[in-house]
Amino acid sequence: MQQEAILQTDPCRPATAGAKLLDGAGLRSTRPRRAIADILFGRSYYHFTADEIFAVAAETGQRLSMATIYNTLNEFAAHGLIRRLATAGGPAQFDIGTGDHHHFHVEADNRVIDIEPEEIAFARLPEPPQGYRIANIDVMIRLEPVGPQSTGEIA
Amino acid sequence: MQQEAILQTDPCRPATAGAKLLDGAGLRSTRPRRAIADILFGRSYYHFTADEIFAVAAETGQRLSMATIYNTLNEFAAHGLIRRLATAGGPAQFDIGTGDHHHFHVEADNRVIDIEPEEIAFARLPEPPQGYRIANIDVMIRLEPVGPQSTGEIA
DNA sequence: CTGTGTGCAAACTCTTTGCATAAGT
DNA sequence: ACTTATGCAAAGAGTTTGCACACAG
Repeated sequence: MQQEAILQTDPCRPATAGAKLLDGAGLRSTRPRRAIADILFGRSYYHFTADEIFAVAAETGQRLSMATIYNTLNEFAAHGLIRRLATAGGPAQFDIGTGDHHHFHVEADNRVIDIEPEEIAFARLPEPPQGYRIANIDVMIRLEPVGPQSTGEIA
Repeated sequence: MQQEAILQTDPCRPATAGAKLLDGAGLRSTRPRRAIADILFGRSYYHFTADEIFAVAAETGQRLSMATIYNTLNEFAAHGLIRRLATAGGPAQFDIGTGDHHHFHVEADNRVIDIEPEEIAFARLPEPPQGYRIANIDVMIRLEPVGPQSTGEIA
């Protein structure tokens, strides 16, 4: 949560990293979109909630409405720039990259930690049902703390 | 969506499959809980939304309130009988079994298809971060129809 | 200048909670 | 009889939508 937030998303700054992505996706390069794209792709983070986008943007002086953030994230997702992670209960998480993507998930904190693709390899995979092909594979490794066995599943 | 719904969940019927599970989990055996447990474990389905529970229960004459269904499902999850699947956007899906569980996911329909555990094997897995251990591993294989290659994911 | 994106606020869906009643042991 | 669960309805969180204004090309 201590991102420096020194993004170059000022409207006068013409060619941010995000601007290129917008261009490549055929999306009009607007200030909010550039801000969001820069946050998504200019950082070392790989997953965000809409709320986090809002907070990071706010730190750079970009005041975006949640509606715009959600609209933009959905638009990005529709154009294949990002993807929605499914997290139970909490707010939706968005994730950059459309290839195989693996995560640790700490349920207690609803926190997601990225796993590098090469860290996971399969010895065996099922065939997809007829009429479908595999778009990608997400591995979610759920973690629990070792020390205090807080998850009182012993009843 | 054409489950026969001929569950034996009448209050006079003492020992349903669900009743045993409730007993094993130390949960008081009430009629709604038995109905839900029977639906969850007495069928060939492995994942449900709260709404589907409501519908299936209704077919057997069990009229449960959504509040009770959610409460019960959460309770079951807390006791390790079921687990919440994370599906983006749609309603929460619950899934029986607490071991490793793998799924195909058809995004278009928000449909989840179970994969038998033995269908997937790993050649390589990452180590969990310090202080955590792996609780379980979920593999989500996202499917897309073969005909229209919509998601041009060449990478 | 024209069309699209933005932002506010309200609507909407899904889920949880409070409290009186009913059911279980 | 006492404790705990249920059900209704209302609250709550997260996300989407409608419409007037502003911005991009």
